[in-house]
Amino acid sequence: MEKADKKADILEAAERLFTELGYEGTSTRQIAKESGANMSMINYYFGSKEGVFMEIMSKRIFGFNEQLLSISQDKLSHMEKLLKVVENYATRILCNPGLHKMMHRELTLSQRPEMFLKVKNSMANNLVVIENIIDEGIEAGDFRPVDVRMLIATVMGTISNVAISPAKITYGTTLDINIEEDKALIIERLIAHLKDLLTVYLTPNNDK
Amino acid sequence: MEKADKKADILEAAERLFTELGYEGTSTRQIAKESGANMSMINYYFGSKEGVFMEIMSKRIFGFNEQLLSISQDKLSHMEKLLKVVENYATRILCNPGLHKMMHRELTLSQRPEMFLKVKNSMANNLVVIENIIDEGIEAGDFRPVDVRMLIATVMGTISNVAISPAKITYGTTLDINIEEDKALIIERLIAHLKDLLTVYLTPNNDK
DNA sequence: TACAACTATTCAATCGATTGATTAATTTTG
DNA sequence: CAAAATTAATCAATCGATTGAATAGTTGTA
Repeated sequence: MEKADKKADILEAAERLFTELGYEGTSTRQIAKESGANMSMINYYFGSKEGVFMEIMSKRIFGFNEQLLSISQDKLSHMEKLLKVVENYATRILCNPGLHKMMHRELTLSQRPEMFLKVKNSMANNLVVIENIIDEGIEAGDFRPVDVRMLIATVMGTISNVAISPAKITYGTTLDINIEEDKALIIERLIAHLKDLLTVYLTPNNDK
Repeated sequence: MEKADKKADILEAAERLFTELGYEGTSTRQIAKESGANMSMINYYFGSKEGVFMEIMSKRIFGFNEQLLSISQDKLSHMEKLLKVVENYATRILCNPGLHKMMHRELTLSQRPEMFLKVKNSMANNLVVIENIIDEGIEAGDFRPVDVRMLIATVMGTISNVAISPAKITYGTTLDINIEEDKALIIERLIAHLKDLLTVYLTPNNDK
């Protein structure tokens, strides 16, 4: 027999609707209808529509930093650390591009300052960890001296770009991001590209 | 005496509000109030709220392709062409990051299919032009063979990333994207980074 | 065990406010 | 005067939220 968990049902439906229609574009009535719950359940469990949004974000954000920190403390070379971080980051985002779209979208709004700060801070933490890895690599002479923050923008921007508009990669081909096999291929290609890019770009030029 | 152009006032106010609050988050009453026009003027001139949105997009999109095509036909080396395109693209987007945010935001929604297609097609055209430049460079042996589409995602993603979250670059410094001088510095840094990245990444490795 | 007290969950109905849009009347302009 | 531009007033629809009541499940008590 099915475990009726309205709370989870609401979160699931809300995440899907927020992803498709945006926060403002989604009504609490839609969430209720799609989740099979009564409208009041939304306020009963989460206090408000914004409460639902916050809950979704909180659940997703949590865990991001730990994984990252763990890698940064591994016994690996600077390049290995960096590539591992990038691989994890890319995989995580590409596996749930809809959510990433939503976060991106709602975060470019000046609205919802509380959540805005929460996510911003979480992201800032991630940035610092990655920045440190590259800085250490440069100091150790393993990497060329580069504009570290711009390079991070490049890595994150590439991943984000592929997640948000995969058509840039697939158009004119038979690839379809909605097919699991193709999606895996694209993720693989993205990671391979970033590894190649970072390796070529950061490896010191010995013959000059 | 001032030329009273309500139509232009409405467009101006709407673009600012859409940028700050999103399409769904902006009401026609706000647009009217901010532009100093009566609510009915919106429907009188543009038919509907969506009409206003479309008008804004149309005006902005137009002109993008021409500039690009013009460069691609210049008498330049492949690398010079590519760098010029990137510089133009970065400057254009960074000079109006709010608009870019809005386009990004509303385009990741499954809503408004008509505008969606319009912008998508315009962007697809831009992609093809850039792809051709790189392809020709590779064929001519001026560039290393790389994953061209992923590289384009990297370039566009970097620019987009800096435009959308400049704090990634400025945090912990005295730089402020809202100050014109700093903004110019950041644009300069972005372009320099991309030029360095592309040069290092695409230049064939001669010693192997 | 049995019955009362209590808590958590669910519901239909409805709140006042706001939404995008339209109307009909008025003013401005040429 | 006639057309274009502008206005206030109003439309039905929908918004997020709340209400008070009903139901189900748990706990306390004797």
